[in-house]
Amino acid sequence: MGESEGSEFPPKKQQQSETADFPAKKLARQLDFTQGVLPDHPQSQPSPLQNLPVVISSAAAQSQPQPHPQPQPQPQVVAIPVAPQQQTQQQQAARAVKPESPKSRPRPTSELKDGTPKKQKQCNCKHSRCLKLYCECFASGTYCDGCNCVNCYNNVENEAARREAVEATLERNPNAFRPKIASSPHGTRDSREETGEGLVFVKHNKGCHCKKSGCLKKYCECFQANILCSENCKCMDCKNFEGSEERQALFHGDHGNNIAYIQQAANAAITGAIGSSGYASPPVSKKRKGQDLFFGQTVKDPSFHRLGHFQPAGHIRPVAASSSLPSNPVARACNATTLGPSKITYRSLLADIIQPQDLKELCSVLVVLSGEAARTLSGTHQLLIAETAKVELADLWLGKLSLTASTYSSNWFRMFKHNMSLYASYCIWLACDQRNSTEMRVEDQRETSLASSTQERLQSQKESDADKIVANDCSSANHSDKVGPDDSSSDGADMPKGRPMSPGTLALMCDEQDTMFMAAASPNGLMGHGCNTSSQVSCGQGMTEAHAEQERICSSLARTELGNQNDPLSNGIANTRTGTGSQQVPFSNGVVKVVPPTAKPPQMVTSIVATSSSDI
DNA sequence: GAGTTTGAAACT
DNA sequence: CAGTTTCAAACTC
Repeated sequence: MGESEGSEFPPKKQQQSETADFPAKKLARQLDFTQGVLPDHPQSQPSPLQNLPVVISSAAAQSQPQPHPQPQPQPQVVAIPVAPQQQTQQQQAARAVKPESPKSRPRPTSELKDGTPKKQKQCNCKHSRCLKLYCECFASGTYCDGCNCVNCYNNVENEAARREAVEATLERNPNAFRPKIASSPHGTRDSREETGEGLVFVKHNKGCHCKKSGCLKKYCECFQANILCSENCKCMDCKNFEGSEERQALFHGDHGNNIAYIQQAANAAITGAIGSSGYASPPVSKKRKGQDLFFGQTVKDPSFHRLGHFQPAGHIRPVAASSSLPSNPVARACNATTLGPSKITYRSLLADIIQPQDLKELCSVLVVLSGEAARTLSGTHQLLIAETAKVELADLWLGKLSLTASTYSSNWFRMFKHNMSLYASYCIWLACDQRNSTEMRVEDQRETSLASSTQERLQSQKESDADKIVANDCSSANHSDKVGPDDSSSDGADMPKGRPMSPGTLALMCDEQDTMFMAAASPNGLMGHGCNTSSQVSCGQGMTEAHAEQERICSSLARTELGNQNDPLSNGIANTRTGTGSQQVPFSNGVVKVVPPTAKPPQMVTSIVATSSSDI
């Protein structure tokens, strides 16, 4: 490696100056280059250099104590390989015996035919002295070894220069030496059920910016890393997404043993499902796998591929879409969240995530809730149960999916709850419709009786007329509760008394109440709404035992919420559930997850149509 | 192997 | 932050 041994260090170009005036102070806390070793073992993080493999000279290794001494087969060199392509012992040995002329041996193949990394790449740098990230060796944190580079300074002999270069690089980008491919936030999810493999979901941290390669060539860092493009990418005409025909063609359809492919597929399924807004064209096929979906639109749709040019079919392209938006599918999905809705239909992103066993669980919840509703005596109660169901089901699924409401756009979460309410409404309607009307009347009478006794109790307590008390309490509750006046009309006044409403009616009511619901949900799904509803019932149907309880809750709620009147959100789920501004979402496994309060959702977009029950 | 294309990195 | 330049890998012939 004659040129690298440095007789002449052509101070050409800017490299000299850029490292010379570098203020190294900032990095001093990140790494002690004066020690010649990394400050910590690669497994202990969190220095930006934690992933920077550093090979130190034997002198440095011997003269400096190592915080984590390790048995080294080659005492001359201490290598801390952390690069994704772990160095083999042979490579380390080869490095140890360095400095060997890179041209003295054939350049090894860097990859196998299938793209699997085989050996450390060997650069061919000519102008960067291998001290820039252009150099793959340098970027991977390793010394050049057997490379074909010219004027290489990425070696032991030029450690000082290399060190400066590292510092300069870190100054520009503290994460420069960290792996570009990292586990996604969803990587903790157990995907075995989805793919049959224990998988890790990975994506490119920065994302690619490909314009011409379609992200299907190794120019693309995502493709090169054998991962799908993600929402981090700003690529154009991306074809590196799950379901891409072009991409699948590269795999020739045989993915039986291709774990990477499965990982990509799973990654896409999760990323696409969770990262997208859910606004999409009508579902084309019910029996598609999740991997075949991108925002509800089948990737078989030729127009979808042409979305790379961001000219989707009119029915899917949001009207506010900007040509400056990234055109990769995932990024589009994320952007769709912020785009104004148009004449589009909604297809739940959970449609392909929720599994049959999940549906069973969902149904069991609905059975319980509908049974509860059927036992109640008034349509108002059924509405309350519907609201309960909305809360419980939404929480159930959010918890089940390890998601939080804040994960989504408010529209997404809104639609999610909307669909939950549709399910609940339908179940309740079914359950209640089976009730014998006579039975209902009998129970109504009993309930009236109970209400009377409650009234008497209240009367004795307050020494006042029961009706007045109820009216006053509920009136004050209504005022203290931030529920709007429209609630009263939607909650009970328009409702046929003693007769359950149809799913459609309930659905409409759920729509109308959605905003209110978000702002005034109850700890158990009843309270917030119950307060308001109580007034309706008490005025129109007389008090019931439940109403009395609701009234009690109402009063306390009114008191507690007086201090929160300026914050509608704190009147909502979060506040009423925990009183701390967070929402405790019970997981199906019993774990309670604290969820930050959600932003108040915008008004429901009526043009968004909740699809059939199969979409949940 | 030379030339071209491509996109990340570096620079302005 | 956007546009431009530099650079080296990937690709084509």
